[in-house]
Amino acid sequence: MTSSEYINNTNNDQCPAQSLLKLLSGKWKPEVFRLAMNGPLRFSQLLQQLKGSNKQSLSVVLKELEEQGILRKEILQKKPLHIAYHLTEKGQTFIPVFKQLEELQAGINEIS
Amino acid sequence: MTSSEYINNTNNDQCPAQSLLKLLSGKWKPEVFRLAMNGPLRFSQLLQQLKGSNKQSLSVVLKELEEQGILRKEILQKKPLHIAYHLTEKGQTFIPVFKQLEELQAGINEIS
DNA sequence: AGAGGATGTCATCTTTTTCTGACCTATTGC
DNA sequence: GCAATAGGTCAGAAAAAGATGACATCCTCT
Repeated sequence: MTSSEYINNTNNDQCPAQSLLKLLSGKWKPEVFRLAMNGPLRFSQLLQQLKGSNKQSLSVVLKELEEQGILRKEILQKKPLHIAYHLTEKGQTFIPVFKQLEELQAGINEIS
Repeated sequence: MTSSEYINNTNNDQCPAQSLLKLLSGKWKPEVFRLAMNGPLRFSQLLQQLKGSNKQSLSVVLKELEEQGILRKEILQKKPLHIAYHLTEKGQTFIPVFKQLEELQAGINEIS
C-alpha cells in the first residue's frame, strides 16, 4: 500500500474503526501520540523518552504520523535548527478515544 | 513475545493505551470484533463476511482473540458440529471505545 | 580547527505478520 | 459410495514492519 492510499483509506474497509486503529498501531506510535498529547516535542526530546527506540525508527514513525495528518512539524528556531512536532486538529480529535483507551486499561489492571 | 506475555502485557509499556490498541490491531481483528459485537457468529459465517480473507487467516485471528480473552468459543450443537464465537466480558468492555472510533471515523469522512 | 549536538537519510538485515496450497476429521444428503 | 458442509491444521512463501550501522548537513562552542 502506498502512503497516499494509506492516508485516504482507499482500502475497501468494511470496518470504519479499522482505519483509525491503523493510524495509531505500531510499536512506537501510541507512545509518540501520548507524548505529543501533552505538548509539542522536539526530535531529541522524543528520542530520550522512547526507551529502547532509536532515531531511525522514530524518524519513520514521525514521517508516517505526518503523512497521516496527525502530527505537524513546526520550526521553532532557524539557527540553530530546532523543530517541534505537535498534534494537528485531526490529531486532536483522537484525544478522547485515546484517553478512553487509557482508562479502560487502568480498569483492566485493577481487576486482574 | 510468547502468547502468555501477550495476554498479560508484560512488555514494559510506558503507554497504557498501547496494549489495548495491540489487542485489536491487525488486518482482520477489527472487522471480526465488529461482527462479533452484533452477536455470536460461526466460523463459516465469519468467513463469508470477511471478503478477501480465507480460513487460515481467520483461524489465526480467532485463536489470538481467544488467547487475548476477547472471544470465547461455544459449542452450539454436537452433531453436526456447530461452533459460535462470542465476546467475553472483557471483550464487551471494548465496545464503547470501538463505537467511539467508528463515530470518529464517520466525522472524519464528513469533513474530508 | 575539532568536538559535539540537532535532525535526519540510506541501505541492509532480521523479525513478525499475512497468504497460499495441501491436508485432516466428522457428518449429512443423494 | 461420493460429494458437500463444517471446522479446522500444517508447512512454506511472500510481504510488511522494525532494527542497525554508516553517512550527511548545519550550527555552536572551545
